[in-house]
Amino acid sequence: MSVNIDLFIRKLCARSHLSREEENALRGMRWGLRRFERHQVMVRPGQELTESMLLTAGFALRCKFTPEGTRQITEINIPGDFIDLHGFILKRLDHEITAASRCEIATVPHSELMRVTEEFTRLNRILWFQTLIDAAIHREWMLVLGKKRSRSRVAQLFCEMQARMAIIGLPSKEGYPLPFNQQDLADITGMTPVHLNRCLKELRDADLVTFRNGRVEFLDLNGLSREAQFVPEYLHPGPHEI
Amino acid sequence: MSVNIDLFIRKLCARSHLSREEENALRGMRWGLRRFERHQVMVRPGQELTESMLLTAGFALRCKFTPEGTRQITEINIPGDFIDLHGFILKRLDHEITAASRCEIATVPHSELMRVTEEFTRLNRILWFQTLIDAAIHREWMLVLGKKRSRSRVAQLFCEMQARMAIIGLPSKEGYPLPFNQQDLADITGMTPVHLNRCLKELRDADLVTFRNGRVEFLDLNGLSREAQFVPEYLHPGPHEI
DNA sequence: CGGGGTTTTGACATGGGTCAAGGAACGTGG
DNA sequence: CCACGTTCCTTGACCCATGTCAAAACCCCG
Repeated sequence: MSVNIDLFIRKLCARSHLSREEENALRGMRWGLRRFERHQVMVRPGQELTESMLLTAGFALRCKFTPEGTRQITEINIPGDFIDLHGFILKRLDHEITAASRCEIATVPHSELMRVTEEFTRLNRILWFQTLIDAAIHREWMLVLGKKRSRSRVAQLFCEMQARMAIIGLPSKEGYPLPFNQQDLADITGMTPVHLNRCLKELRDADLVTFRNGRVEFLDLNGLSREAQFVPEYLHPGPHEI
Repeated sequence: MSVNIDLFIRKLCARSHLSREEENALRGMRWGLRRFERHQVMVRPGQELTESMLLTAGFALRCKFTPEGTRQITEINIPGDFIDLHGFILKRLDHEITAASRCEIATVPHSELMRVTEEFTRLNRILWFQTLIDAAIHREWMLVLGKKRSRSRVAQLFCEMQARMAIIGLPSKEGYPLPFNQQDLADITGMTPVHLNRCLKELRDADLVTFRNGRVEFLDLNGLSREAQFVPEYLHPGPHEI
């Protein structure tokens, strides 16, 4: 079975037109295939990187730790995400990347990225753009963590993941898989698992959303979006001149 | 008086060697000069951008707002920062940029950035790297906002700004100017101004640091750094192969 | 000398944390 | 098919960090 970067291409095309040459250049890189089991560490902080990884199936988490060892999840990666594209430039990451479920990965050597971005400078900007969307999501979460109440933070998480699934064309209007436990959700939303559990109960009791067995099911997406005060522009969901 | 991008060049050189041609290419772009008064909005969210701004003197703030209008400051810009370099790629920002003090700005048209990055692809990566440091700072603040106590958040802020001043060679070991009021600091650290005031008092009473009249003065930088659990690696302060 | 924007302080309210116990779900081996 | 351990989820009781509201003090600047 071979490497399949279709979801990634689809994510790029959702924003910018890709010429046939550009698409071929991306597909023509020397991609490799790797698999990780749930909870396996994919990248360690500080580790020197010579290739980057594109998630083709499964979910991954980027985590930072305080010196005492408590964890903050700074990003959730879904299929189609180029999970350590920033490693191409940074060479070492300040955070860890872990498989949240069984993951299938397409790898590409940095030398290949170098070759293609030197030849296709517009592709270079398109890749840069992807890392800037990550940064925009980080900024949004600074707002969420700094200013919103716990219940809204959880609602925001569910809304954001829905929107991101929709961008790559995965079915998500009714619900979607989110293979995390409540400890994980707590480490994303900056609260304790106990309190997260109470927030989930409140959202469930308000007939907005349920989360069970690693699946989100919407009861009232509009209502949830209102609870979160979710404004999806930061995801740059629409087309974009580059 | 002409445009002076020395601090920016110094910031780049702190991380990577710049060849003479690369430095000349940067200096040779069609830079313009602009000034902003304190509290003036420099970039509005959604506004279409055709040039980018490099802060040569003064301080600027990037702010996001909730629908009710409360503000979270997502980034502090100091002299030498290319404050909307990401606008070169994104074209419209999801946040506002405001002058925190009187600011002096060097502007450069996106067409110039395009020309130079197409010719000098390594410069392209160096600029990309700068935006990735921003993202790393965002991630660190997700950790800070999600996991740290209020007093440590304030301590972290003071430590981070010290480290960033040091990178561009501004004197900062004893203290440094930080032209904000307590409301601003509260909007950075995700708390109310009243509580921020109490944190400042605690840090002062613990003989760690004082903040008065827009100036930080250290009494015990090591102690403060311990209080913050400050680990500066996320700033990528050292040299970096690109 | 007056007046805006700040900073400081006090009294009180509350969201979310902490600790602890029990319960459901699930896999494994007997 | 059941017994058991393990992991995760749920709930209760209590507590503390931080928010809220309000008043007073400060302080620069005109």
